[in-house]
Amino acid sequence: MPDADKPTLLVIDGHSLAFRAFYALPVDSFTTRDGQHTNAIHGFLSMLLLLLANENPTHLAVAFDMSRASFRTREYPEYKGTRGETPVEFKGQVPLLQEALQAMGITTLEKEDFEADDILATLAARGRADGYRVLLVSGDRDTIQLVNDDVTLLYPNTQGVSQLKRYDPAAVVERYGIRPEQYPDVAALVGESSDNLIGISKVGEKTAVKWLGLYGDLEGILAHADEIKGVVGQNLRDQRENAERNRRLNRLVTDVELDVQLDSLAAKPIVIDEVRPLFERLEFRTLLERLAKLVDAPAAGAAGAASAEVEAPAVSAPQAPASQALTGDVLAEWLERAVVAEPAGLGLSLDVLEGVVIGAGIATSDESVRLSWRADDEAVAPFARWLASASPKIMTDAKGQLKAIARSGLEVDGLVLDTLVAGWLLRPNLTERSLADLVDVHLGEKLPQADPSLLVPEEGSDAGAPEYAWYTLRLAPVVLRALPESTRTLLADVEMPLVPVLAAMELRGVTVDHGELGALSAELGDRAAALAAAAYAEIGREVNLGSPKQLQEVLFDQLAMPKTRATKTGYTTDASALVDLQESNPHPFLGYLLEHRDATKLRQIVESLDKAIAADGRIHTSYGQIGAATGRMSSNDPNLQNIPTRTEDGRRIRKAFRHGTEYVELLTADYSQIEMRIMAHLSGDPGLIEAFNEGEDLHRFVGARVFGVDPVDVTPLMRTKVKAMSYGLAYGLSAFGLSKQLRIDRAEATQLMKEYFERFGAVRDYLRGVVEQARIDGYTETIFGRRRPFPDLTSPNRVHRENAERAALNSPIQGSAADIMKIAMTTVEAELASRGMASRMLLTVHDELIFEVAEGESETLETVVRDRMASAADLLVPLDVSVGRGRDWEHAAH
DNA sequence: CTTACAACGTA
DNA sequence: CGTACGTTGTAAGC
Repeated sequence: MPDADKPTLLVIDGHSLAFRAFYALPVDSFTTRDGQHTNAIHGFLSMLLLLLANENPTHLAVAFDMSRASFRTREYPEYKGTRGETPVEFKGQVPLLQEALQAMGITTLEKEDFEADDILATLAARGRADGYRVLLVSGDRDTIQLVNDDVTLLYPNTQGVSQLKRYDPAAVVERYGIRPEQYPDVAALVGESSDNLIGISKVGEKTAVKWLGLYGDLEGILAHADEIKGVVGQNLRDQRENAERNRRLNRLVTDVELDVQLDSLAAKPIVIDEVRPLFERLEFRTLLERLAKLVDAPAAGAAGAASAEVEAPAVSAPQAPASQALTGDVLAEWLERAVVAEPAGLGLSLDVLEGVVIGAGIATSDESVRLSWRADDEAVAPFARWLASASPKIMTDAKGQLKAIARSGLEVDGLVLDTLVAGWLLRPNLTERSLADLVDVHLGEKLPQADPSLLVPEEGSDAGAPEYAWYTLRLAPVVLRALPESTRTLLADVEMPLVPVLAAMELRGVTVDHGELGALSAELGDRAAALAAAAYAEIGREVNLGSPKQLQEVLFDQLAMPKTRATKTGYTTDASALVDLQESNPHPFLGYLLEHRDATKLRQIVESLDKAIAADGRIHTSYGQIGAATGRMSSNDPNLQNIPTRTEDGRRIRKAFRHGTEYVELLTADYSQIEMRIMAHLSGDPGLIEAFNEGEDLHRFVGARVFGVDPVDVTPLMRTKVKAMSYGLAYGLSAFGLSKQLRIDRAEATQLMKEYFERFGAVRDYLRGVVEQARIDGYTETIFGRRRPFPDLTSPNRVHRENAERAALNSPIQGSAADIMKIAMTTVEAELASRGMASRMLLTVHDELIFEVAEGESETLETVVRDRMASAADLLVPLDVSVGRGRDWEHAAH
């Protein structure tokens, strides 16, 4: 029977999907007036409606776990043992969800002693036998084993539940490199942390798949365990019982006794009036409307508006339109028509070769155009005009293309959206860093790629600029719709205007003196050699001082020193441990080693900077706008955000950073104590706010409060302690950490924290509240609406959870500082341009900006920079900016 | 040749 | 047992 004629059985793992929805949707947007949480129910039903519309199932059931206990926990009590208590906010939603399903006439199933997945397995087997096409929806990877020609798995991606990835056998092979029935063998070898199943040490997905290729299945692998060499082979022999147990536990049961027949699962028409009372009680207005639409037009809705959210099957994924090569008047006419057809913007992608534009692709939703570019070519002049106009453009990873445009002598305006930046705002932790990733995650499609095994790519087999432009355009509404309102504002007002600013800064670069670096490098090299020789003399042999492994032999075997803190591969030899050792077991080798580390580290930085000096005598770093999950920018190739400043030798590196010949000096401007100010603002702590408004030395003021003395009587030691405490707060510092840093005992550190929080109680309340709120929402948010998800806050693993708690604590603070700096950069750049000033912004180092000052502009520049930076945000405390000027970066410091 | 890790520079 | 990054060299597996 052709597939299309088969009845379709849809079976959903209710718990798994509702749980995903629970964490995907903010609970505070889904709470009824009387306080009932509904996010899990809403998310689940929303997904269900999409499935009904898109898949047209003829038969339908939702399976639930009856309890956590099952035959698996009887065999292995630790099964799923790492899972924490189910949040009560979730638990309460399950009965309501079941009630809603019942009202919709959908069968719910559960079976004592089995998990929902076993019910899925059983129905899949029965459905297949009876000639059904089966669709399973589950967030449990174990269900991959059920996939076959008749059974397809829809798996929610990390995004939530509104987007489902479709696994048929081919998709499983593509994703995992194995056939579906092999998946449990892989999982058995690798282990599954969420089920608390430990696998074979050192065996990851790659190794497991390789073994399967060699020996067929787990049984074969274990039979040939003796042939596998190396540590992993030994681990396999030692731990084979883990794999065998895992395999027993992850085999889903396909013959659970269920007291339903498939016939009885036939989809019944939904009666709106049956559903209405409950939906109204749950305040599901839009869901009710959607449901009503679905009931009115059951089949026609299949390819309707909702299709963007649930993926269409791979075979019917839309294809990029064939591109047309246009020039001259025809191009002009096409552009005129296209900008009207796509008022939100056209997709645009540039072909860049050796830094300059050599072609372009422009797309509407159903057409695309390609151009080969020659800057002097009249034939593409209409494109250049459109590019320079404010007509809206949508790009992916625009920064590099903007640089190429500038280098090619072209102008660009109207960049309204960079889908890469938008995608990052949506999922700042994750690593979709290319158009292909975005297409995969947000459209559920594959960006066509040339087959890498072909030496000469097939004509048209991979995507060029017109295809990139077309995919970019299609991504735009998907990512924009997914962004919360506040984040959308952040994107439009902060991130997008920053893109061209960063491009300009990268193009400008900064002058660095090659001779100065060369001299410094030689000197550091000599010093390192001498220190190495002295170190070798102390231990009577030469070792590689850069090898932690060899150092461990020297320290703990040869010199018999006490073991330090453990690392994954032994015992640490880091600087703080060496200093501790020097105190307990003084030895000249330690001193030489530490100094050698300093010298080689510094030389390495000098060398890499020197190598990065371009033909124009300047270093052009790249900024990663989507670098950090907190919102900060990163710098790479080379990293100019970690140039030493704390030691004299380090500062010599900064002296090599100069102004260019057309300029008279460098100016640096930094926000003083911006993170503490943000903490004062967010916590509203009256003491801290007063401290900043007083305008006197912050740490002195705080020290006076904490130690109960007059500000003038705060000793340097007291100030140091309080300063460390204040800064540590924003990082989730513990009493243990504080005592270690200040080298004071635990009791004193605890006392210090206690005193601090007694005087600045609102700070403590705020920090505590951040984590609590994040646990509820699943994310933190900065002052300007930047969100960062924290799924691990509910992790049953204490280490993971506490790490997440500290990161969550820090995120709104570090992230708000990043927001403010980004706003400041955009406004400063705009102000300099509007005043027609020649001075220009070169670098940013998180809370510092560095400018090149043109003749006669020193005073004006300082005023503009101070003013724009200080007014970038309106907080409860002033933003203080300190400025310095000088011939080089070091002299310009203050 | 690629990948993981330890170590360390900055804010 | 303090957050966020990027870079480097070594070691180990390929």
